[in-house]
Amino acid sequence: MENINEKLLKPYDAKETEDRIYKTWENSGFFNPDNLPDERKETYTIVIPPPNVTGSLHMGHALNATIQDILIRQKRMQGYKTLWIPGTDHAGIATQNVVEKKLKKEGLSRHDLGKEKFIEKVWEWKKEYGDIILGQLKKIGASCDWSRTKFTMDEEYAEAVKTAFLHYYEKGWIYQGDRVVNWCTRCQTSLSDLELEYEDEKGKLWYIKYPIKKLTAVSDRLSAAESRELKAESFIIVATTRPETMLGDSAVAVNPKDERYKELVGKTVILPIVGREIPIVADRMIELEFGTGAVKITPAHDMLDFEIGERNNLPVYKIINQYGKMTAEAGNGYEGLSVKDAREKVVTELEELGLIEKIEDYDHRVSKCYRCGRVIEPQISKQWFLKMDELAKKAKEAVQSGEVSFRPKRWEKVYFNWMDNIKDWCISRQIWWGHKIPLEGVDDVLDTWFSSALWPFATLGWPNEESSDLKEFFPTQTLSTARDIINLWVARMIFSSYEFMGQKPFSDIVIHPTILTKDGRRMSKSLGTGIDPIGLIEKYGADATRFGLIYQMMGGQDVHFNEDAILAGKKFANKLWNISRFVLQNTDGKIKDEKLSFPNGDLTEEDKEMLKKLEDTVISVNKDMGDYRFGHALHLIYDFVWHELADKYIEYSKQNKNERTDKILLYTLAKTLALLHPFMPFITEEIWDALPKEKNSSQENNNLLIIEKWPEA
RNA sequence: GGGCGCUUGGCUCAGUGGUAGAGCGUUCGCUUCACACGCGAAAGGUCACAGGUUCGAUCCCUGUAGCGCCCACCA
Repeated sequence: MENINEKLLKPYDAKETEDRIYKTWENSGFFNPDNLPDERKETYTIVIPPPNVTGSLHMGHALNATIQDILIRQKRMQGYKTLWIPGTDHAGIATQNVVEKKLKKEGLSRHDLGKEKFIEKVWEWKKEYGDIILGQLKKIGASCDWSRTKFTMDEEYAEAVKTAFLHYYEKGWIYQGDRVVNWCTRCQTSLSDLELEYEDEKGKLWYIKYPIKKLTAVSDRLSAAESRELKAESFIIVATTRPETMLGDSAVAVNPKDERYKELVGKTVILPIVGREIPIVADRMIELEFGTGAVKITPAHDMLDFEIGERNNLPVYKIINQYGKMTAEAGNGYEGLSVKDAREKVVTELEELGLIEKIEDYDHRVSKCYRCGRVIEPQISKQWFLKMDELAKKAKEAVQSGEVSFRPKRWEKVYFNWMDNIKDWCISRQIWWGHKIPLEGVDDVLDTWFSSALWPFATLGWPNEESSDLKEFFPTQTLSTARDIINLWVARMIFSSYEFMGQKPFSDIVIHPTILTKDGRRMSKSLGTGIDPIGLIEKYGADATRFGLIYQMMGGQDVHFNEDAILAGKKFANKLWNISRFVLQNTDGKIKDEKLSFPNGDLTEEDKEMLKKLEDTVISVNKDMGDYRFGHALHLIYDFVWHELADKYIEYSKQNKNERTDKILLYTLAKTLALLHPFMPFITEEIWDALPKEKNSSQENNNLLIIEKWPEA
């Protein structure tokens, strides 16, 4: 160990210190629970939400990594056998897309390479970016057990995915069916509802007149007046935002309660342009208020229409293909046209036929692929589904009973809302990068979330029931994640865990705030509004960056990120460094190697006040951390260090310097370092190293702050 | 259509049923022997608006407005 004065005389150099301290921790082996001292029994486990291997970490990852590290470090100091499992996600469509983009720059498509070569390329990408991500987590100070790093396409992990699929399959919960799915014509795959993004667009609402078929056969026997009336043109008017889909219509639907159309239900309509005879049907799902109350039904290209089609046994005309082009079934020279061109042609023809009643401006929401942004083209296709009713039931009960709880609690509403309206999960994807569906003759891969759903136990060795990690560390305790994947991921982990493990995957779900720009906009690379956390670490240090992130995390659902907070963190680190210099320069040589015990004897009012404030802070910080209120806890520590310890007591001690104040300063500093360690691990460890303290054992490592006893209330 | 969150000094945000706080910024003064990444002092807010409960509300209740987010099969 360096001489105390020598070390602390130098100004604090975050960069040099952080790299060196991280190596010290890694060498100590304490990130791995198996190496922790004192034969710890009770475990505390966190599985990291695996970042996608699409690129580097963003601010949300940095915040989340910090939160998890705070939890793990505190629990480690509290004597738990702590395990934080790191890893990455193969992120099917997202990763396939970034690799395709990269190929495109070289003028290649994935089809040029072929499946096998392309997947090789994706693995190369994974290797590169997976390592970058793990390296970035280390920069942040994450104390993960790197020896247990997992990837969702590891060989053993693939075995878990296969086992899970076959389990469901044998139970009869996986079935194949024709369904209208959200189809991305660029990514060439189906997407779940959760994978859509919506955008308001200015569109039009076309009112189209569909001629009602005349009863020519019976008209002979009618009176002249009756005949005249029937021969007069009569129409039913439908409103639509997508006139081109009329080519695939197989009915017109109205609400059965709609008085306006009561007489027309059961009648036949001649579909313009196509000439097909289609029925007018009644269906309760039709809104009376929308448009004219009469709606055209295109079962092949609209989800609701598909359902109505099934209820009324309507035929399905597939008029748009997987690339967004019109099919032969669209007829009359439409084949091969884009949807947009087909729309123009349909409207022109209808106008010529005098069948457009009117056109209104209409703002509506279009769904887009969340990966590439292209407008979704609903398509009928064969897909694999997982039955959700029974799975959802258990998952819902787990949260209702409090066995699994959301923090803050209000987020359970988002969860329940989804569970209460659950639909079967479309688990097949028509892409190349992912887990292949383990059935003969099927080329589809599984939805990425199918594998992520197994994360808490597949990372611990499942399906190998004999895995010692699985026995020892499952179920885990805390899951920290972002609110936008509560249903996409969290809900699916919960039901998967009850299904395969027969118990909950974790107890607490911590939903952290979303990091927005200072003016409340979404951070995004494409908008140029993103901030790179690693850049901040280079500039201010990891401790300062962690401080700044947590300092702003005060319980709202968003954080308007302000870099000033990181600067404040850097200044705070500097303040702490100087406080330590003062304390140690004063006490060096006099209290060396003496135990840092609670100061006894005659205390002045100032001494008592100082120790009382310290105790109050310890109590409040413990309470806040138990409630996952890290921002608040950090504010308390900050205020204590700066305004009590430095502003008051250090100033007091300058006027009243003696052995007693020295002891109190040293005692207070030691407690403070321990309390602050989970938040700012590097600088606290560095200063701790310089403290005169009783050796715990002959082993150097056992004096690290990382395993020091946590200041309990 | 349902649900959620937010509205406090220039900016980003804490906070309490009883005369408003922090960080950053601003102004003034300090090279005081831990720290100029600092110290001392100062300016700056009718705590969105309107009612209600209360001896008393920024904090509790109701309503209104604005901002943001989530969910849902208005074609």
